[in-house]
Amino acid sequence: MSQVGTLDRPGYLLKRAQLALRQACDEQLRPLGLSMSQYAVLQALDEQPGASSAELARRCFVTRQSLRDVLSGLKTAGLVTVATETSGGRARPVTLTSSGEGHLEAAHTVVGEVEERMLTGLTGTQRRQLADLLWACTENLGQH
Amino acid sequence: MSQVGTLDRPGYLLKRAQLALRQACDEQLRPLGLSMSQYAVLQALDEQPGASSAELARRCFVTRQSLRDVLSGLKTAGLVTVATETSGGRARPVTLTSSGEGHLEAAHTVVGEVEERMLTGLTGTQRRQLADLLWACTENLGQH
DNA sequence: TCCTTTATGACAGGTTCCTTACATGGACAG
DNA sequence: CTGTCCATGTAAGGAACCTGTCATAAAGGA
Repeated sequence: MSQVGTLDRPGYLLKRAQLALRQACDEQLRPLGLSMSQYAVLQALDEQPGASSAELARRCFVTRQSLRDVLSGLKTAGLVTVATETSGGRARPVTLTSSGEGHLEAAHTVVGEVEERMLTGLTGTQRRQLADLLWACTENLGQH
Repeated sequence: MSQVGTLDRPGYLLKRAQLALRQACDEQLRPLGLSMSQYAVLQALDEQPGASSAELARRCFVTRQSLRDVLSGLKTAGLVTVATETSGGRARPVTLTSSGEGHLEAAHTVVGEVEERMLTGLTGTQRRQLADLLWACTENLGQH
């Protein structure tokens, strides 16, 4: 009866949900002058202060080259600073400015609200199931 | 005990799973000379032959401008053709070429394999749960 | 008829992400 | 010490997405 064809496919549903979440977050972050990509970098940087560009790229699951683009915007916005000294190897530590910390905190709030809105009406069990299932899917697709 | 912080957040898990799926599909589609975006357009076009550019954009959940970029590649690859006559309004119908149909069929196969790999080990009930939960999340985020 | 709305197409510009490629600093085997 | 390997930084170019803007064609109301 419920033969909808393409619309049932898990890949389609996954893409739709992620797209909706991304757009909702971007919309709420716009007044703060932040994008989702920038928010992800700030968050990674908050969890690992002084991380190198390459380290941040790994945390954000993008290439070093992609991260450079985002970092460029964050630098000109004054939210992060990149050390000029290398202190050992080639890696140059990146740190949050106080403005960056403020923006991150504000972004945490609005993103948390969007996530809560996404989960509206779901029980604790269902939320746990969703997390477990998504985790299993990611694991199944493996690194390579 | 299982305090992992950021890694538990539903948005993070959703992003991770979708990224893994996208990358896996792109990897398998590369030998066919197709990207996921192009595959999505071909699929939408197969379900609604002769659709306009704007109609395809709606089906693929992107803007008309974004779709133009993808359509441009598909045209030069000879997988679709765009009518030069408008037949009424401004909309110009797009149609799959036989080469486009062949590429789409091959793409269906490899994408189906990747989706099945993603769901490995999940029971029918779990797959249904995943679909229902993703659908609920998308609904909760609404159009705006 | 005229004007407004709506839908479509086109173009400019910018962001985020990728692949490919190259240069350099550190570590390690020979 | 030298050569190889690995991690990092840098750069160019393209793909796919966005917003903003404008022009035009169809439809509908005043």
